[in-house]
This record gives sequence, C-alpha cells and structure tokens, in this order.
Amino acid sequence: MSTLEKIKENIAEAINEALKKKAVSAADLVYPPRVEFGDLSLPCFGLAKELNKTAVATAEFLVGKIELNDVAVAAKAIGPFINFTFSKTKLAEGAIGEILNEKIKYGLNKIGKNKKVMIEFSNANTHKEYHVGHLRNIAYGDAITKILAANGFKARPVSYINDFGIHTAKTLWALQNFYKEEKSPQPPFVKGGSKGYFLGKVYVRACQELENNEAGKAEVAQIMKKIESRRGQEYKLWQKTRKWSIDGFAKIYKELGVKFERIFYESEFIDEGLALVAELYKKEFLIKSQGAIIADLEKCGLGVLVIIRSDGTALYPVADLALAEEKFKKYKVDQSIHVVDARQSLYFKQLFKVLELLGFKQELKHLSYDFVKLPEGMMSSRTGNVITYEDLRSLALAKAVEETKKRHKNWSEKKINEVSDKLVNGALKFEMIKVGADKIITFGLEQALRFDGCTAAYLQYTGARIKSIIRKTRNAKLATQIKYEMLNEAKESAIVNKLARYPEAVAAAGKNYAPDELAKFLFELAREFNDYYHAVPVLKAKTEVRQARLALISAVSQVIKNGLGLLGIEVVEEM
RNA sequence: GCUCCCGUAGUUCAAUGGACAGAACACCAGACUUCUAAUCUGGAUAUGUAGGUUCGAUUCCUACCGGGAGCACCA
Repeated sequence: MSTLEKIKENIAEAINEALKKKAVSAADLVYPPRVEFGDLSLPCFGLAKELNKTAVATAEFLVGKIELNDVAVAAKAIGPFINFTFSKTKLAEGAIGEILNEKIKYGLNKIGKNKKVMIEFSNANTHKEYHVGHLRNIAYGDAITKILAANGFKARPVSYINDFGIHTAKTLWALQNFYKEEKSPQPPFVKGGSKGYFLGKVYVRACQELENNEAGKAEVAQIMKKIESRRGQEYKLWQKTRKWSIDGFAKIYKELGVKFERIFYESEFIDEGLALVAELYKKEFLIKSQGAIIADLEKCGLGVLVIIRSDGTALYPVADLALAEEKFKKYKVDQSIHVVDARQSLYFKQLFKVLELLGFKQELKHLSYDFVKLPEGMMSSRTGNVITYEDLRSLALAKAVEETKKRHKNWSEKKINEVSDKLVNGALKFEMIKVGADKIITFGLEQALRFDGCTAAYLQYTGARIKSIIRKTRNAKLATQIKYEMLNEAKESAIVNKLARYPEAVAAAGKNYAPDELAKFLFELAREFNDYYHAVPVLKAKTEVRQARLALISAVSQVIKNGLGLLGIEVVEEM
C-alpha cells in the first residue's frame, strides 16, 4: 500500500472510531479542488443522513471528535466538508522515500492477482495499408497491456492478422492486372515506401477498378478460392506478398517498440474453424439461410451473423471461433480482451454470444475505441483517403530532427537520430492516447507534429531538464538522511501531493481501461514541476535544502519515467 | 426504421454525482549575463434545448435538436 493510501486508511479509521461504527471508507475521501482547503476531504452528505443532521452540522459535530496523528495534523470543517491537512514533511518523507526506494516499481499494485488476460490488438490486414487508425489501436492496446501488467495482471499481448480475407484476393487481382509491366523482382515503389506500403496502394487501385466491374469481382472470387485451396500460382503470389506485409508490420512494431507474445494469423485457424463450423452445422447450432451459413441470434436481439458466404468461402467469424477456442484451451486465459474499433461492437456482441452459447465461461471483452478521421472526412483504405503510418512517421521524424538540430548544433547524426526517434514515438503514441477512447479523433497533421503543449515532448523535456540538473551535481549521491522539512515551498507540497497520488492514477487507469487518465496525470505533474523550476532554484540552494530538492526532483523524474513507460513512451536524457 | 456513441471556450480536449467547470492550441502582452525558452507568467470566451431525480447534475433518467457509427455474405 502506498503512503497516501495508508494515510487515507488511517483517516477513515479515525473517523469511524469517532463515530463508533464503520461509516466511511478510504474511498469516500476526496481531494479538495483548491489547496487552501487542505490535502484531503470528507464530504459529509452521506453521513448527515445517517446522523439525521444537516451536512454542515455533521461536519462541525464530527470534526472535533476525530483523533489526529503525526501525518494528518489538522482537521477543519468548511461548510459540509471536513478538510484534513497533512504534515508536509511526513508526506514528503513517505512518498519521496517510497519512490526513490522502489524506483521503477513505484506505482505497481496487485489488483489483478495474476489473472491471465490476453489482449488482442493491432489486428491489421495484410495486403492493405497500415494507417493512423491502426496507430491509435496499437498505441491504445500497448498502453492497456502495460497498465494491466502494472495492476498485477498477467497481461499477454497478442496480435491477430487477417491474411486470408477477400481483400487479399482483390490486391492480388489488381497486382496481376495492372502491375504486370513491372518485371523486376522489386515492386514499383512509391518513393521511399516499403513493399507493404506498396501493397496498400495496390489495394486502393483494386477497389477503384472493381467498382461496377462484375467480371472483375467474379475473378476475385476465383482467386479467393484458389488461395483457400492453397494451390497454384495465385497461392504462391499470396505467400510472397503476405510476407511483404508481415515484414512491414514487424518493422513498424520494432520502430514503435511494441512487442507481441504471439502473432496469430487467420490462415492458421481457418481449417480448424471450418471443421468447427461443420460440426456446429451438423448439430443445427448454425443454419443455412439464403445459401449462406449463419448463426441466428434474433432471439437475443443480435440479428444474424453470417459465417460462410453463399459461394462457400469463409467469413471472419470462422477463424475467430477457432482462435477463441485456442486461447481458452491452449493458453488457458481467464479473460480475452479485444481492442477493436467501436464500429465492430455488434460483431463482437454476436461473436461473444455464440461463444457463450457454445459453453465458454471465460470473460470476453471488446475494448472499443472510436475511429480516427481526417479533417476532410472519413479515412478509407478503399478510396485511399488515409494517412499511412509510414508517411506520418517520416514527416514526424523530419520535424523532430530539424527541431533537435536547431538546438544542438554539436550533436552527432547518431545522437540526433536516437533522440528524434524517441520524440517521434512519443509524439505519435501520446497523440493517440491522450484522448478518451469514446472520442472520435480528427487527426490534424499539424497538431500531431507539435512538440509543445500537452504532448509527450513536454513530458520528455521535463524529464530531460531534471536529468540535466542531476548531472550537474556530478552525480554526487543523495544524502542518506534527507531533511524533508526543508521542502516548505507551496509549489513543493503541490508536487509531493501529486507524486503521492501516482499509484492511484495507475489503479484508476487500469480499472477504467483509460490510458488517457494517466497521460493527463503526468501532464499535470510536469506542469507543476515546470512552474516550480522557474520559481525555485535547486543547485543554488544551501546544502540541506539542495539535497531535499534534489530528492524531490529525482522523484518527479522517476514518476514521469514510470508513467510514460506505461504508455509505451521512453524518456530521454537530453533533448 | 431499429440500436449504439458523441454535443463543454474560436479550435482540440478535461472534470470517481461535490466546493469558483479546468487545460492545450491559436491570439495579445511580458520573462533567457540565473539549473535546457521544446519552458514560464499575465490576459477573453463555454456545459445543444426542455423537463425530472438529488442537499447538490457537465456527469444519472426522459423527450427533443444537432453530428457520427452499426444493422446478411467487408473486417
């Protein structure tokens, strides 16, 4: 339990003792909106009812009865609230001491109790573009994985790549029909693009060419059947191009520093899925309708889920059912989380209902988030109205390099690139994460490429400033006995309060599946530090004060590092 | 038509049912012989409408008005 949690427990206990019954818990204590009110507050509205008094009278009645201690040193009734004030020294000693002692482990908890959770995200398609929509998915999924792990879950990140859908046939069709002239083993690159990027362009072409082209659509269906049969030239081409996409994904994951424990492919599960579907069809769990095989979920208010097309080819749920079985039986997960865009809410309700009807008892969760659109309108792979990951990254990198060079004329190319890389990862991820999952992101390029305001760069910069100060102490060890009573600036106690709340921020982010809450928390902490930085000198202070301030800012640096880490963002020593 | 999501400042976003609705961007005015100015300080503007529940509603409920998404062979 963290310092602050212990304090809250103690206060709740003291209140209960004063009342001679268990009336409040630590969770009833809230943080006052203004510093003048104190450090912690009990709203007395609930108690007032129990005691049959007004809330104001309750606060006044109770405040004198509460026994204080050496941490909670004052209690004052202000209207219907009882406001507690902490000993600044004790809180600083507890919180900073804890941070400097636990380091990277500060803020972790055991709420998850080793529950095994598989988090599936970055479910991209081969033969299509990887764009900013996928970026939101991967940033969110990765942050959720790390946050759940910090909350004591056994979080297992996996990805499920759809390499066997009709889109692959469309891309191959266009490749064969419109890119034949390209005899070289290298595909006709869009300047600077990878092969995977190129396939994305081919897919767009395919969609355009197939519009109102019935003959073409029939050819695509033929190609799909050939791919499914896993024989012939088309299958070979499928294998080759599939690898282009997969290599492209691997490169992206490496750049972003996102790791998966396992990457599943639809093509691995399709046969198992088809067998499962055949069995379910035999048992009349699935039925034939209009030539297709469906799950009729009308009774549950979920419409119908088409599983096999009327031409006999498989749809998405086929492999998804087999994959779910694999997760539960082989990987023995307690919970399966699917990080997928909100537009697929109905699909997941249907899929989960089918799994439930099949008798699976494990927890299934569709962690949905809203989509990313462009100022000009919806993104669409089909029309090519997208910002691809590669384009975005190279723009961001150019900007980061430019900004870094401007400030550090003597840095080597290597150092500039290393720092720029971290800035780019931070900028891209933070931009996607800082917004609540239920908000549509209208992706503005200019805004995304900013390095000021509420951005990762601001946090990284704050960290770098602190590191710079610490370097100037020539890495002299912190005094073993820090005199925390030296931290008596108002700005210092604001920072200490914030630091002490970090473990709660981690728990809340996990409970609500909300990395944005953590992002906001870190931004606020950094803002408080930067304000302090301008107002209060560290290195110039007298020895004992300097030691205490160094301990404080080291703790800030540690918490920024820990928090950003949970968002998948690295800190930098200098920038 | 049915279902779901969202309406807060010029813009993009905050606010476990709590005290005076906060930031960022943009705009204006300031702060680098002083620990990194990718920073800081100061300045104006906002809860779609109408009801209800509550001591208290941006938050919960109902209706309406806007915007978006989904609803059988895309994923």
